[in-house]
Amino acid sequence: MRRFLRNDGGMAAVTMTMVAREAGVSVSTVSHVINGTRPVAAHTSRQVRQAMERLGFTHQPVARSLAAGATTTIGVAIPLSGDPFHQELFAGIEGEARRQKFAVLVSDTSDDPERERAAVANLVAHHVRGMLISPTAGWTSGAAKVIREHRLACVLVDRLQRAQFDQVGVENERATVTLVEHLLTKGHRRIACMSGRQGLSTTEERIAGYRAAMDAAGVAVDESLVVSGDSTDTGGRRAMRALLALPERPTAVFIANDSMSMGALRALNEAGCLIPDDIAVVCFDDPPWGDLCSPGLTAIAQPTFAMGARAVQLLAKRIEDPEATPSTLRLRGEVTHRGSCGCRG
Amino acid sequence: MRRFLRNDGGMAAVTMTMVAREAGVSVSTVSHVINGTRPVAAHTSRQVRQAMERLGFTHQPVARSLAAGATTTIGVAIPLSGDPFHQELFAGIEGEARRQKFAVLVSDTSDDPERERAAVANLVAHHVRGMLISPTAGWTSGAAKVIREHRLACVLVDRLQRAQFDQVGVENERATVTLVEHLLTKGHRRIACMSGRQGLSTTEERIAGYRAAMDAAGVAVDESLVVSGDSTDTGGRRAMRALLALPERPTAVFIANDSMSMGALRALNEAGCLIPDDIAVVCFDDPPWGDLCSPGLTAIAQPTFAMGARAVQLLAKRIEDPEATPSTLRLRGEVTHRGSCGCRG
DNA sequence: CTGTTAGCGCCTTCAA
DNA sequence: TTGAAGGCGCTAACAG
Repeated sequence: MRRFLRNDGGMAAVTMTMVAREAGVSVSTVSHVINGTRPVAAHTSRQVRQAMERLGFTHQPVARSLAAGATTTIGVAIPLSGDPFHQELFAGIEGEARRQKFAVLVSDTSDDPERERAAVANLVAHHVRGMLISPTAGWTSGAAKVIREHRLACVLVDRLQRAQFDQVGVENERATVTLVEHLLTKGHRRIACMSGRQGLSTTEERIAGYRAAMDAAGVAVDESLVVSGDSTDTGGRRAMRALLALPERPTAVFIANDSMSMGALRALNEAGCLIPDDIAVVCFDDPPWGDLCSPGLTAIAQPTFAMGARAVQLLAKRIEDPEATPSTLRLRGEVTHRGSCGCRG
Repeated sequence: MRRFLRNDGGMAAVTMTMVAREAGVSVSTVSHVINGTRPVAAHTSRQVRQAMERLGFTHQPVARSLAAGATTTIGVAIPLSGDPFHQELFAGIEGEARRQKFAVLVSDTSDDPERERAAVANLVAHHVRGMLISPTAGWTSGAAKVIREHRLACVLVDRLQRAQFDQVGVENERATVTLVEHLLTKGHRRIACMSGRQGLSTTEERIAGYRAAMDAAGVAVDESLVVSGDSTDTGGRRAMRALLALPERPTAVFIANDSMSMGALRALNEAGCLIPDDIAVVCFDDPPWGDLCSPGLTAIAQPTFAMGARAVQLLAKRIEDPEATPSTLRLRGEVTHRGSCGCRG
């Protein structure tokens, strides 16, 4: 009969029991020395530490977790496929987690509510101490429920919700206003807005920013210029084609994320449109290649890496004090002027 | 006194004991039903399954791991900072791991041997069932040792070593030859080679490919044209500046990865060099933005995502049969012709 | 085919 | 200031 698991052959690990024997004390003393959970005589403590040193003791998180009822692992549930944004976000998370001595368990959501629910359930099963999540449009009825049921420490990243959880994102509306205002200042009136996936808070906030700027300038929004690129590369291409097929083309376009801007630029190239002469382009997210295309892309640079790090910090606080009132952090994006807006970067 | 861990407040989980009681059988029977580790009467089995269903039982991997002496988690130790390559690789890994029911624990190596050793040790402490690693230049004396000591199942990704472990990478030399041959065919003779970080196997193999192609064409290599960009963005920029500062500039350059090509293109732009007229460019890795810069980048597209997936498959096999002889998988890269080589893409 | 039992390594209450 | 002992939830001998 096939054995279940059982990872034989690995070097036998040094356990607390061995350390206790070596130091001539009890296991409980060793445990308390390690965790500082009760006063130990300086003398004894030293003995134990030396024994640990000699034997090369390292903790076994799984045993500790079982006994303590909680791990030192945090879960991360985000879409992993493709866009530079989430990838950099993840790098930020991992770095700060390491600093805080958390292990990181990842589960891709593919930006799909059902997958997201499964991902969260999986993380819960692994007894993660808390989790970071970049919620999908349909998370409320799935993942959110699971999290609440388990009273899991949780921080929302990027896509914020109604302040029920800790969360960290950027000032989407404000940044978008700045960008669209810039286009208006340069005389554009037919400004298109290529928004992201329906239902994401970032999508809504960026659209709101677009409308606010247009309103403030007294320019009526032509609704045929407000299209969705579904937050993806291919979606952006499709959306841009649609805009170009309009009887009266826009003279400028605001694109709500990096993936879509890739697709949009492709469509523009295919159509032989010149940027910024035929159409000016600005976008949210400053992708790494933003200065390599010509003209360079005028964009909002998000502090993506920092966002990941701050999220972990919020989570650590939440774990420390589960009763604290949830806080929302809005980081500021920064405009990078290059040539695509017509500024000659 | 502060309590250690203890994650109170979470909903009490359904345990196997509860299922056993509900089904009127013993825990061991429940365990065997779940794991299929011994024959169970169809009748009993059904009882158990129904009980699980009613109670909403879910496994507790940490308890299972402690008892079984091994987890169902695999560790991933790769550099996470920046380059699209490792990010896509990771996406490939995560996807296949999910399919195989592995949880994924990540630890950034930052491409630094010491960090890498720490990352591996950390994964070992978490009792990962096996790990995937994209080894740094100095891994032999650090991480490799730890892995051997613990007899850990391990698959090397991208940067291959001397067949002591299972490994999967691409045909670096062959692909590079193709690319450089292409430049030679177009009449270039002063072809520069911007290589990656010293000591990485990919670096060596790509340099070897460059030399092989030059040799085959009977062109002597001008050693001043073989420079290192340290595999990074900034390194690539520096290296390209150096090439441009040469008394006799190269007429073409082969760049050994995507990050460096970003830096190199920047340097080229700054210097006002026209591609491909002043200098033709080809590179290893086909970055997502390869068709957005103008002219588009002629490049080797690696099957990065697939590489991650295959690595997980190899690992699964290795875990299944620890004694099998290690296998090496070489995936094929594909040339994408665009304008930067002078082909008018 | 199934139940009983002994741990896995660690944390923590209770006694001393 | 310390030790002894029980238990976290699960797996896997060992007996029926």
